[in-house]
Amino acid sequence: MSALTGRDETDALVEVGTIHSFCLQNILAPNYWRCAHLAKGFRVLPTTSGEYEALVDRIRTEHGLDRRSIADFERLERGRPLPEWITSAAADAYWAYLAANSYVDFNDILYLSDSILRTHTVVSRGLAAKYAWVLVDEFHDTSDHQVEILRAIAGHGWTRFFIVGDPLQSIMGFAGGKPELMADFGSEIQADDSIRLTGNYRSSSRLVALAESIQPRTPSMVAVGETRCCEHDPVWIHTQRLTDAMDEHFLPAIKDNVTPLGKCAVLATNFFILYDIGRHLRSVGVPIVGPGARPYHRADHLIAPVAEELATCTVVRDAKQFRLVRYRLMDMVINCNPTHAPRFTSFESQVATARCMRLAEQLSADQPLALPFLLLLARGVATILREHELLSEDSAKMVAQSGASMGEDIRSRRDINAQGLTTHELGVFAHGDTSMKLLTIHRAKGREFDAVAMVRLHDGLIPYRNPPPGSPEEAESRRLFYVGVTRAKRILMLFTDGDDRRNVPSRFLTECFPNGPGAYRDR
DNA sequence: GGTCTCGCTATTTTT
DNA sequence: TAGCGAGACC
Repeated sequence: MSALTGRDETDALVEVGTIHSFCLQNILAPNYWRCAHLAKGFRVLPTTSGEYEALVDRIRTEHGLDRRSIADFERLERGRPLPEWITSAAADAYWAYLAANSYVDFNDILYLSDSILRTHTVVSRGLAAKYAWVLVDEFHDTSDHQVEILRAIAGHGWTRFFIVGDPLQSIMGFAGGKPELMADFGSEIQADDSIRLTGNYRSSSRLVALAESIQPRTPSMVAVGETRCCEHDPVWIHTQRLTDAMDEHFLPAIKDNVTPLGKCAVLATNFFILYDIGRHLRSVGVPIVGPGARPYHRADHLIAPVAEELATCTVVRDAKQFRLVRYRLMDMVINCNPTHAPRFTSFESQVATARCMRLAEQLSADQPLALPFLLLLARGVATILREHELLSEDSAKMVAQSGASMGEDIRSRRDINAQGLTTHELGVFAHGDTSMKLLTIHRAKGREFDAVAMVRLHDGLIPYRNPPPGSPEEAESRRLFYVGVTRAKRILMLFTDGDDRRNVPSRFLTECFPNGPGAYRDR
């Protein structure tokens, strides 16, 4: 059955998602009308959309705010103190725009879900009745609102919880994450907390030794997985230029150890560093996924994720691919109108998915180039979804239009040969199984790679802005460093670069390597 | 004075 | 990647 429909039996039994998507689907979508300002429905306004950027820009100009306020708008949350660079008049203008256009932002998703549960017990009762079990992973990164939402469900006593987390890996303090909530919530639900995980199934014993030297545990962590005997020493290398770290050290090490590129990652504290590396790696012919890899930058092209997935269909056609296309189509439909999301397990949607895949196959056969493919695909997908009544007339127009604007975006990129870009390449962005991964350390959370390079490990970046020793800021940065190090299964290379006086090696690095650059030996 | 290019700099996430 | 300011050029 699953081979035919792309569904598997667990679909009906288990729902998997982020807390944001859980709240959106289970709380906000069915109950938005309980919020006075959303009587007519709502849409999510992503911070990556052009409309959001224009809004923030307009308010900033009108209220004469500092440039630093741009980033602060993402931190703006109802019922919380205002971020440093935003005035209350500016905040009101921002919320007035959201209300006037029936928008919710990312913070609203949690805030409104929390307040709906607070004021309408019937909603939390429904959730408690629906879910026999809730498993929360990475609990150490939950925030107050998130725990309030879980608490509302737990309060009915019908749902059982399984919570997993490691306070030593809590790195989301800036977003309201509080590691102590794990113990608090655990005792409220009278959790059995006797299970301690000490076996590390991921990393070699040398890597585990390094991790223990950054943050010792009691009882200590022990390498027990199949990589435990790997004899590759973690190493600190200093290079003149950032790119030398790749050319002269990381790429050769990967080659020598016959590690597939798809299982290797470069981690940095922020995106800008990754852009530099990404551009360089592309120029030397290394395929990458990460910042700068996609030839268009805006996430508000409705069709983008669908187009990537459908471009892949021209090569891969199996049940898994069918499912992925269906998910992307569902996301797109929800983006158009979250309050009237159709059931995507329905027969109609399955037929629509199959038709979209067939369309992509036919288009790419006639048209191997990405730009014309995109244009025709967006129009075709919009028509198909319209015919199956999965999109309204207006939404269908938006989808068709997004193919053109995505094409414009690709054309505007100077470092990409837009005319030569193929449909096949478009698919590679969605399925970078064979490409090297470029990630911020935050994004690498919960993932693992055979080989990891951590770059620009300088004081000022990690920890950020040199916090005093022993401060909470330094402690969170230490955990971030720890998270990065523990992503590696076999090979870990830690890099510093430059000879500028500003490029001081991270204090965490000099702690582990008191003799300076070289191999790490367990002491 | 208008236009262009170069170099510098920027935390981290969530549909 | 992208926005900004400084300096070059017409």
